[in-house]
Amino acid sequence: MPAANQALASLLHEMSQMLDLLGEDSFRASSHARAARAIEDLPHDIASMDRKQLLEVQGIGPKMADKILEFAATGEVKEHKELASRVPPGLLMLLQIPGLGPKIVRAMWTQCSICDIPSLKKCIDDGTILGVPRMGQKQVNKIKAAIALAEQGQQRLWLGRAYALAERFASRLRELPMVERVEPAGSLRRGRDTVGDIDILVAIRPGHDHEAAQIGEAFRTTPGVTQVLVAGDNKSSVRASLNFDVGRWKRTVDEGEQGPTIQVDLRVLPLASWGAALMYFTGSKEHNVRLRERALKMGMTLNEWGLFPEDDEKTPPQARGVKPVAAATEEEVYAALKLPYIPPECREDRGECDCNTPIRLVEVADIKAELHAHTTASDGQLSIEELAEAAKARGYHTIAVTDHSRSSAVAGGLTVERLLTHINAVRSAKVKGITILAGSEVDILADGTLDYPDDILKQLDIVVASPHAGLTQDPPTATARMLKAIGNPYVHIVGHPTGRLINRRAGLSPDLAAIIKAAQEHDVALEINSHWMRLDLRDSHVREAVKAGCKIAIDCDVHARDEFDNIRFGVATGRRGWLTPELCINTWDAERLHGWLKSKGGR
DNA sequence: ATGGATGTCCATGCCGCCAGCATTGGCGG
Repeated sequence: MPAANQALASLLHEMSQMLDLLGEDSFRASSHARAARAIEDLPHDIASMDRKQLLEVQGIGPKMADKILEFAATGEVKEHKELASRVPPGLLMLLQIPGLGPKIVRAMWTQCSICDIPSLKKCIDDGTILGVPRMGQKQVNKIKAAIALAEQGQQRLWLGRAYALAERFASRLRELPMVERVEPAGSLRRGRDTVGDIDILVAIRPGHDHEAAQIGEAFRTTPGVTQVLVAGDNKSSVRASLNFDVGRWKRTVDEGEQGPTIQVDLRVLPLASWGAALMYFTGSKEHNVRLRERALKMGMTLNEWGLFPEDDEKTPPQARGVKPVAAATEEEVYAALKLPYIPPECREDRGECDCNTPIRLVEVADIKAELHAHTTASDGQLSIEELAEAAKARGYHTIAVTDHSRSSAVAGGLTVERLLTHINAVRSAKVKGITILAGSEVDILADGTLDYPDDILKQLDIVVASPHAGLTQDPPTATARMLKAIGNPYVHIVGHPTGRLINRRAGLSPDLAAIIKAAQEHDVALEINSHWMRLDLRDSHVREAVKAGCKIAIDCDVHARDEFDNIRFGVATGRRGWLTPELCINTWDAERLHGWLKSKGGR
């Protein structure tokens, strides 16, 4: 996303929150939030759009268009400043605390003069906070715990870390005899690049309802649990340590230090409502609302217990023994709503409910080639043969050896002489049943030129061009840099196009629409780097690229044997962008893939 | 503030759960 879009989106988001806090028209507030989301999804730099183009975007009307134009011209929005002068800045922080919404924060502000976390703590300590309506001791206890967490600097957890943690709980639960099904839900199941907490759903085997307590017990005693928050029969919540057994990313922790934790929730359900519950807990919220709205229009009502006929009674249908129209599987609930099955990765209310035909998305099993991998020649851990054997063991027909180029000195980048030697070594390496390609991951230098001259590049079977340094460039410079690289006739794939590291650095913010258009025109594939710290391209970029018909490569950027497993995260990101096998070059058969590679640069 | 149906007004995503000070408002999915 262009940097200006991100900045404007957060500014509009703040405006929305400030309008809520001031108690102004709530529809004005949600309009700002909607516009912020629309701008986050835009592939174009808002600075390059005129009023007419802006008005075509759903959720942007005349007033919002003026604000966007003002921001593009001056870098600020007057109305935002006016609102900010009326709302203490600390109040926005308070909204981050789970359980505190705009109404309660507003009440705390107007009645107790609470304007930030310190003054909130003071009012908790002296008890004056209990004077706020709907604020009792239980609420206060929750808020206290939430503040403690907020002060630890909680951030959303990387998908790869969350997956490993969820699997640790899930595999323990799957072993229990009274357990029928286990499935992590929430944003983890939707494959978002980061997750806020982990929800695990368990269906109890019919006739074993009385054994539910044992499931909760097993869950709460899973190694790595540091604290039990809720211990009911059908619902448990714990905090689990991230430092415990997370493979090679394990950090050293001082004795006694707890380190970062994440909340993990368990819900135990009857098998009969499994589908409806799985849908509810998978979300997204926006997708759920869309489905429930649709159910209403069809004379039904949808909740986490099932899809029921609407009967205008006040009490929930499941409490009255009403038989659901559908509930046991997600497939039957979607079918009853006259929708094709919607894959979890697409459940974001981004048009998936308007699509009448099932979308055949790329799957892990479709992937037949890894086109970005490193060996001991640069910073990888495997030899050429070991790498090829590992790829073959996964059923791949092709592995590309793409070690770093000379400018990536810290990563052991190859000089031209070493590269030529390496090409020979790759070409003489033979592993039966798999094609080993001689390639390079060539640095895209800050000015957009590549790290090897063209006469070297054309000797390679495959060229992955990636940005590694100069990742703080301004957007126009970054755009020009990437466009220049894409224009090089020897480039096949642009590797991790923005260079972001999730939770670490933002990376480049080029005009993605321009990059995608150029890639499509020059027949260059854009990479989804599957490492969970990168996931770059990100989901929204993939969606735009797919719309434009741009080719996509999903690669693991393999440095070690177990990194092939990261493919699931890259594929999930692709699926979030509605990527089909056809546009994903890693799914092509050997003949088609090799033919395409050879068609470039007059090879 | 937006967008849809009109020709300027009108509605604005659903549903369950929880705490509370009690029959509802706020929150979260």
